[in-house]
Amino acid sequence: MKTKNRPPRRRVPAQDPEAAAGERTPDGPQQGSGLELAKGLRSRTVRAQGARAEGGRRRPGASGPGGRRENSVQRRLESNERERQRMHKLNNAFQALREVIPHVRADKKLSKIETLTLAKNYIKSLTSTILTMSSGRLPGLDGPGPKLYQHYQQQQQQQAAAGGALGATEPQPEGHLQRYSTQIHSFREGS
DNA sequence: TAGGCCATCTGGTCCT
DNA sequence: AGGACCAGATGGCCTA
Repeated sequence: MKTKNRPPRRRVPAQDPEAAAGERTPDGPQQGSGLELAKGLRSRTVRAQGARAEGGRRRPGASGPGGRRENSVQRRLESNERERQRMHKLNNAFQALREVIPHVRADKKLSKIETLTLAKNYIKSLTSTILTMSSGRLPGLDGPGPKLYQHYQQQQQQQAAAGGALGATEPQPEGHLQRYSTQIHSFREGS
């Protein structure tokens, strides 16, 4: 099953980790993130916390004196906000990567795993193309071609050795373009 | 309805 | 000590 182009979803960060499953508020207009933006809102994730509190982990500061508990709650909120920002940065990086990888279905957003896999094989195909061209133009003479090619071959051998130990199978350099091309088409077909 | 993908929360660990 | 990083858990959204 494939995820088609869907609008980006936004969630409101939880304002109060102590808020359990009791109060439910439908999603309002959601923009950005952060404690200030989340003021007065309850999110789906808060509901998740409530559900989790039943049989999952203990929430921080669930016991103990009030002052320490408030401190703990505040630290948790700040930590959550930092984690959200970190994930947003990561997602921005994924988006930037998507935009530089040529793929057939421009209307379909690549998933994260597709993005990484396609990027890896795209890089490999470009590398082998460059090496092929440079070694062809400089047959055995001085210049970067032969050295580059030797270096690349060494890398391939090392990766094959490491991958062999892990049971992975890496294609030969000349197979990268083929693999990349195949992947593009499989993504296009939505398989 | 099942399965894929995702956002978020959370606690543990590592790093500065 | 505090922040970054990571992985597990959970629930929502979407498509086939």
